[in-house]
Amino acid sequence: MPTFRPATPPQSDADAERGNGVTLADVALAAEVSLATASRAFSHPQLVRESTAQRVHDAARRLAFRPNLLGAKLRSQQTRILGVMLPTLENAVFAECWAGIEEVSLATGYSLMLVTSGYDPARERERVEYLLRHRVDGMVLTVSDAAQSAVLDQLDRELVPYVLAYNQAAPQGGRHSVSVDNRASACEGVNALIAAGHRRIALVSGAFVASDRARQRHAGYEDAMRAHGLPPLPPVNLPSHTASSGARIGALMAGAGRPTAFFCTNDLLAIGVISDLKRLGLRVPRDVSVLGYDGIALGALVEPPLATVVQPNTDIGATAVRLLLKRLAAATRPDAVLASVPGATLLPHALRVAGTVAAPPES
Amino acid sequence: MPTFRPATPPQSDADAERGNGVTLADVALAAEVSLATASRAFSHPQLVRESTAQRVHDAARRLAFRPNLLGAKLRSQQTRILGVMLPTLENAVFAECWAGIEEVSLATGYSLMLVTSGYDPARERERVEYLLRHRVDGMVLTVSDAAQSAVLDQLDRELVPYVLAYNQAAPQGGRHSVSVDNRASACEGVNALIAAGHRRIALVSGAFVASDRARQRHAGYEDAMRAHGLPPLPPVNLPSHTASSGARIGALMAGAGRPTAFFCTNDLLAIGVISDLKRLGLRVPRDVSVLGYDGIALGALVEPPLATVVQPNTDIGATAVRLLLKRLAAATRPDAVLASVPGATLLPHALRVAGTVAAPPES
DNA sequence: GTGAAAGCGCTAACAT
DNA sequence: ATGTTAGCGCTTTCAC
Repeated sequence: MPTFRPATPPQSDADAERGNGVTLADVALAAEVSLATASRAFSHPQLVRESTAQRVHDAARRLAFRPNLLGAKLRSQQTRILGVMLPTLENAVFAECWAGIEEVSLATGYSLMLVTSGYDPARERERVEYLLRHRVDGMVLTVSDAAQSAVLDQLDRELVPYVLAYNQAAPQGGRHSVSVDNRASACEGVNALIAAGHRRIALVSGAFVASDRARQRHAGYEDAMRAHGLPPLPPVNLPSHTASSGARIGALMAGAGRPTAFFCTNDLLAIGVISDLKRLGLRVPRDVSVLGYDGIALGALVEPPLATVVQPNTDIGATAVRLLLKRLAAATRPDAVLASVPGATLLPHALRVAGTVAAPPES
Repeated sequence: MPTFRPATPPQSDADAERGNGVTLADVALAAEVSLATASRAFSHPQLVRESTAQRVHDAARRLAFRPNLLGAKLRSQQTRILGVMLPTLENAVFAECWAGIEEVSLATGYSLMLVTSGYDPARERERVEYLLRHRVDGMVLTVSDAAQSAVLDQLDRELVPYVLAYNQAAPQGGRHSVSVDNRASACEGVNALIAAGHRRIALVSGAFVASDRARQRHAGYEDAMRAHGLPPLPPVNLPSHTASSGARIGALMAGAGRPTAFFCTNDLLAIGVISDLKRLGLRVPRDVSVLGYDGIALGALVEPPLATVVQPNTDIGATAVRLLLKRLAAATRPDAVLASVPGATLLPHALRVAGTVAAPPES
């Protein structure tokens, strides 16, 4: 170590070199400038003469200086950390979304803290509190139900900037969100099913209470059915997409007026339903059609490819971060606090109708 | 606000209340104790009289005090943040692993910072540097190639505690890892294929250079083949599991000595290959068998279920964190620095041979 | 353009 | 059991 430092014996061999001990003060000393100038050379280079900045950077490299973000964060009262709360990563939708979030954040110098809520409002509260303690500058999150969410109310109360992903903000709700138009896109999907000749279409979903998106998609399903004078069937709510949907699907298919098509409110569910159908000896799409929702990459990989309503998942994440960053910037500058009008940002969806959707069998 | 504080006008309306401004000093004042006592009431309750602690906690609740972790971290020189670097979350293997990591970490009061490397060594270095700047106490990570990894060398040099997940540490390498026995488990899987009657078994993998696990599994494949006097076929290395594996598989299946079974070094690949085969008009497992590797949840969902070598993904993550925490604790206490012997922790794998694996067709 | 000095919120010796 | 006092590493007025 180049400079004298008071004896602070490492607690053990194992962290003798942790963080290599070089502070900005050491760099300043080596570059023969003040601590302030050294700091500026990094944070505000335009305030420092070119040659001075160079000296500082050289010294930093020589000493293998690694800035301690903690000090910076504490002092500047902004962490440049964004909190992210997603229901789970085990559904590829959210994993794809994370990719977009990570890319934009790191590219703009923001750090991330990720937590998952497991679709559980109690856990949502706990995880958000956790993020708040880390003093994240803002959050990107997906909640169970944006319309009545303790977590969102709290965030509003504390004036924490956040942007919802997947949850669709109410038109006049004053909240920011990035999603597709859940209801309209679901309606379009079901329209495609109807256009293919289906009349008995069943909706399969997870628990409605766990997902406002599922309810909105259900509404879209009803829109489409009603618009064509078809009776909506009672929704099939599965506890989870893990198992035992077989019995429910089997019972449904045993009846006389059995559906000729299923609209599943997410792709994982759709894949499960297709398997159930196969186990019942039914062929997809020849005997029964299945339409999913999400557009996860895996859907295009399977054979036949999964017909689905495609969301731009990565883009949803990326856009949510960009929007959040814009809000953060607006909050800092005195002008234009309302630069970004609150509201739902709707990204375009697409229909992939092929593979698992075909005309109903002659009956 | 209960106490006087110098005028620090909020930068804008938008963050007037951020962090609600209450500090531990405010709490101490309200509870009529010193700052130190207030701190102890939270961090070391056993050093404080019961009733005093109660007063502090009451005051904290009354003021809606939220500890600022930044201050604590900066001062105590340990962040209680763990860095996590995984190749991608879009492969469910790692998403499942994350679930285990998150659960154990948050339960033990540790925070997480996640980055993905995309199997790219250059990006690995950049992301690790990023984690280091955040002064993470330790890391759980999966690298492309543990045997020659710039990132791991750096971590070793800087004495940063870390535990590998999925990468299997060399027996005498001095590194810590949590994984299954890649080679032995792959060998077992291929043995099962051979036991089912297959003799021409092809291995399908991503780029070997991007994954030491893939190479180890390939070695296991060769072990099994050789042990039965069968000639290993040249490996089919696919650039990615996204697309166009169809041509390669098609060419392979066109030849006379075409394989009757495929061993894919991961489940996603296996699902892709099954689709390719179906598109060629072949039935799985009747015409061709396919064995995967990973045991992602989705594999059990599809029909027929994916035969595969099952890794305990969530447990790999959970165990890696526990091991890391143990090392961290050992480093703090003067005694027993070598409490945890470095080495590869091998978790049990399982074989799920059904569904997509059957006897080869009579030919 | 650069320097001196005052903290950000918290913890940890060291006293008592 | 509790209080006093230094900082952790950095940014940021405020002078010059």
